[in-house]
Amino acid sequence: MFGTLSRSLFVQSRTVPCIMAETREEETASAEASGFSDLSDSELVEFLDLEDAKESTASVSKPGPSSELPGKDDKPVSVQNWKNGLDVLSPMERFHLKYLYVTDLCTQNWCELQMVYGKELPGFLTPEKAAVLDTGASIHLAKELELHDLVTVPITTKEDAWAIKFLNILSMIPTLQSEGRIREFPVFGEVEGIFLVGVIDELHYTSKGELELAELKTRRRPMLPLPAQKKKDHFQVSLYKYIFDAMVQGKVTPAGLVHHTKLCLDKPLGPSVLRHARQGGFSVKSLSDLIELVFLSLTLSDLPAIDTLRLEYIHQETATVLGTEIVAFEEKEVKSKVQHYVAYWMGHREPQGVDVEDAWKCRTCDYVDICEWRKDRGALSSSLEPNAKKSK
DNA sequence: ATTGCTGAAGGG
Repeated sequence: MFGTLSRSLFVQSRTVPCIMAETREEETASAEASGFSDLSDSELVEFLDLEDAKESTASVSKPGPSSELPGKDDKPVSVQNWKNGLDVLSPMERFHLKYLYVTDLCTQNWCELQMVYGKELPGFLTPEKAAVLDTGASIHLAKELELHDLVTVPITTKEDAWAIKFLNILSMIPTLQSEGRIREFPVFGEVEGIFLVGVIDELHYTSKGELELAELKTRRRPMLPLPAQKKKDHFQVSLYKYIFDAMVQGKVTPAGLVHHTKLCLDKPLGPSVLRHARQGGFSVKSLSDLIELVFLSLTLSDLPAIDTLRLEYIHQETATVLGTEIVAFEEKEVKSKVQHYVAYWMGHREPQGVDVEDAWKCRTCDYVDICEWRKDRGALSSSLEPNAKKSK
């Protein structure tokens, strides 16, 4: 009832193998653990796919009927190219994704092409930018630790990872209802045909008894964000509300969750996950037990929809509050934005770079040198220069 | 394996 466990949140340790020695052993011992070696394999395959596709488009210029599809060529390698070709795979398939993160759509809101380059070249960041992100992350972690402890749970499968997420939800809902505040609440659900996964920074009840979402943004420089940054942040918290509301209203069903995530309900949970479930007072044997329990807890705990969306900007170095905003939730606007972004992910349209008036974003973009959008725009730039603007 | 797979957010 008041033990440390009820105030603890679990973190999975698969991607942080240095925290516990036992985790390292489990990872190397288990062939299906998705460690770093698996990741590099997948990146290599992706790279080869892209090369294949480039070759297949280049082969169109060969002598013969040039209007023919590349795959019409009688070489078997071309059949292979057609099967793997970029033009028949949606970005979701090409990147081997079953769902997206809320922040994927937010980066897409900032610059769609930058988000694509980020997926193609993961971990490609300048050290300066990485340092700012690290500072932000540790400030968030410090705030989280003010509210609860973190317990590291070793895992090996994605089913374990989701089970940890579910156990956290099961412990956080009662905490929110009794103590009025939680941090890092996981959310997931379908929006406009795509499944989104994210984490709400903070939820609390106000003195008026309203449920408020609070998103902290830390900033390198002691200045308020530009409108473009605010727009992105507004979109982020709006997505959280959209998904959270759907969850507590029972619109995110166990069946829908399993359908999108392709979780194996009959895969046995890892011993450490089962141990922590038992210690947390949850008598679950399987993942499907856990999912049903989460669904019931979400829908039967008298959780309201989120009433207010609050953004707070603070200076990283001095912790000075730079500003606070209350965001108006515009459901139709959120939906139509998501529809537009999803159209890219489903392969219904090509990715776009920023509009000319947002070209200043390129100044701090890590992909500025390879960006195709900028190259294309450069060819037109003479007619688009501000001083070339004529009477219209 | 004719193959599989995901801590999310971190800031501009």
